[in-house]
Amino acid sequence: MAGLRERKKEQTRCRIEQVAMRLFAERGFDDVTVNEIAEAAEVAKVTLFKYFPSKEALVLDGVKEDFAGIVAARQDDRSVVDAVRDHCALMVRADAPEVATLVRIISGSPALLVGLQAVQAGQRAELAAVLAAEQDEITARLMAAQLMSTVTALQELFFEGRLTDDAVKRAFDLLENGMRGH
Amino acid sequence: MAGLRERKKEQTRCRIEQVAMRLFAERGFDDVTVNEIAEAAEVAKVTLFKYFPSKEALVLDGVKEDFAGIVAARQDDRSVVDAVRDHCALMVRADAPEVATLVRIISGSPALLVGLQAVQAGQRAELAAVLAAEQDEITARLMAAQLMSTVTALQELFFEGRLTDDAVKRAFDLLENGMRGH
DNA sequence: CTAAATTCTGTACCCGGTTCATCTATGAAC
DNA sequence: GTTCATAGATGAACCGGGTACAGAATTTAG
Repeated sequence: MAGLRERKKEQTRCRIEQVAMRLFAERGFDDVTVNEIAEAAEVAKVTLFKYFPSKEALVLDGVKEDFAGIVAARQDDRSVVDAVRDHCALMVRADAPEVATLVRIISGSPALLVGLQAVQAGQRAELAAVLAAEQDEITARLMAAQLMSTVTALQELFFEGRLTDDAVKRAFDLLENGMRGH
Repeated sequence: MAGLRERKKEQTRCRIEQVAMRLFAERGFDDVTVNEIAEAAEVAKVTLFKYFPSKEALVLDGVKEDFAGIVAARQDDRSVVDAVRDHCALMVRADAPEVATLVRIISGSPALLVGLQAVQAGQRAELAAVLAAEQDEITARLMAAQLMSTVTALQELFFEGRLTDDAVKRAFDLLENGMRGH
């Protein structure tokens, strides 16, 4: 297994993605054309779209986080909120330079920010499906919506470089205790 | 005031929108081309795009709801959650046939559903700005995110024809009391 | 009536994305 | 090593949303 064919495919996919990210980092997402990417990666435009369904996917394919899996696989003594909180607490520490580049690229393009919303909508649906095993369906959807919107808000803070432990704490306190006091 | 120029503009804008909605209702959003709309409305394509910034805007311009204004203008004795809840309670009763058509059009087009997310992101930002007058900024953003995600979830139920008084009640109970019990 | 400011129009173009027919390289069988 | 089916790559033509531009038409002001 892992014949020549599949190795080459993986190689091509990787080359396309790397070339694209380099160009995006240099000149911004909106100022790079898919024709340029294809040319620089030495593939035909059609080929590029066989590997990535859209230009946005070149960037966003790598940013999906599997909240549904995280929640489904949590310890017995942890609540749903705990599971998501634990994961977000790790986010605060992420500071690889490569992540910073990614954030810069995404933040600088309205198209990518919209695409990010779409990704998150998918995550929300997955999470709702998992929660539906423990709650009635409507509650599951409402919880998934609130959880993901909190994650998104924290992600935005992260993008602005303002994500702190305290912000995470307050976010999940609000989720757990509600807005009655506010 | 209300010179000929402005009257004609309003007229043209209205004609474009009506023609577009008729075509969308007949054949679906994705199967109607902006060239067709422009032709049917007897304007040039360029003109159409001067009135509406995108094809999606032809449908979505009419669905913005001013939650920020609703919250800002609430009675002194009502909480933020109350204000939004009151507004959503009215939504349950909406059943004009024209609304049903709109829902059918939006639900039938992925592009419009994505566009709707973008509209909601804008509403969230506006709401956060209003809440920032009463809360610290991070809390304001978190609250706005949770409120709007709840509204969106309810809107989805509405789209599916499953929005009930009970669903609204449970949604806002969850918002006010949090997820601790779940 | 004339001149200036606005708006509309057609044309040509760009870019993301798809279709199609064709060609090349791979892997399997002999 | 040759043959052959097939997956995959290719270029070129095309589609639809959206924009740039230059010029024509029309409202408004003087």
